[in-house]
Amino acid sequence: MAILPSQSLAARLHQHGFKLTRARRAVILALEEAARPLSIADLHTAAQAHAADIGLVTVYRTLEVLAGLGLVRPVHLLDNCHAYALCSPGHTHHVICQRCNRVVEIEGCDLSAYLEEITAITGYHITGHWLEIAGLCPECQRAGD
Amino acid sequence: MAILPSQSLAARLHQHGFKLTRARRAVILALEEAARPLSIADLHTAAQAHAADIGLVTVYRTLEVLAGLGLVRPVHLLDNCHAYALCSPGHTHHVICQRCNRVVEIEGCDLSAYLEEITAITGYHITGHWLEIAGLCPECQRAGD
DNA sequence: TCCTAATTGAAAGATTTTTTCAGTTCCGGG
DNA sequence: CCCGGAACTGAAAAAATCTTTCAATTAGGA
Repeated sequence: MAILPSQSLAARLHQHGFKLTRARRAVILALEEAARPLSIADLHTAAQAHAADIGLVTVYRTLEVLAGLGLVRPVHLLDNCHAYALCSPGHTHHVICQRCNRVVEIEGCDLSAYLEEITAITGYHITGHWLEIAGLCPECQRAGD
Repeated sequence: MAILPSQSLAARLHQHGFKLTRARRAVILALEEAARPLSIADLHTAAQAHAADIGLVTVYRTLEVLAGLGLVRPVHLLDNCHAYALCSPGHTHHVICQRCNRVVEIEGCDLSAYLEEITAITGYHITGHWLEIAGLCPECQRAGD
């Protein structure tokens, strides 16, 4: 069973002049399989399934590259302050299940009315925002608490 | 929605049965004076203006107490992941100036329509959200970029 | 004022992140 | 298909960050 990283991810890496190495493939695959935020340590473990000898340092460096390209995003919700999740290019938000950590990505948020109100009140010129949403995914709702 | 006035954290601490020590007073004063998120190290330095021999460990412990009471909140600005800022009890958001780091606190956000939309799309039962807004404060707009 | 438990700073310990470096791998050009 | 060289890698060491431990001190009620 050879899972390959999504073409767009590999392509984007290559577009920016980065090499698509065995170690980077392992990190990307691990993130895609997890479909939830992973701590650096967990990601390291998960990546070892694809490249047994990958070093922790390489996980740090790969995340740095991916985050720089906007392909990965640090997720700060709850107590796991240094987790990372894949994200689509463009503006999206993460909805995170607080029980199983599963993540759904939402795009096309329309906060403009809210942000205009904030501009009116504070006088700030708003340039960006960061929103994370916590809840229970359908499965965990059924599973009870 | 309103801008909240700063409050006397010392009084609130005491209300919850914690001792109001010299070290804690120093940390609280430093946070009130800064009016922006401070890293632990910066907070330690700032607190030393009020209690010259305060230890870094005590800063950690004081933040733990204050965060537990919801009087202080970790702020995860992109490059300063472990900063802390005062916050009022209840549900508020921070608007952060990306040039000078000044923070304005906003309460009474109305994202309910947006959150209902997300519930409809994802099936998640939304329990909470966490929003940070970045921009330029009025002064920094005037100062140019 | 006195008493007690909470709190403190320093030091040691643990963990996390970054730097360094010599060897390896990717990949475009022959 | 195979070179060559820059990008990349893992390991080790170093640095930074955070936590634990403990004896001494302090806040605040009696």
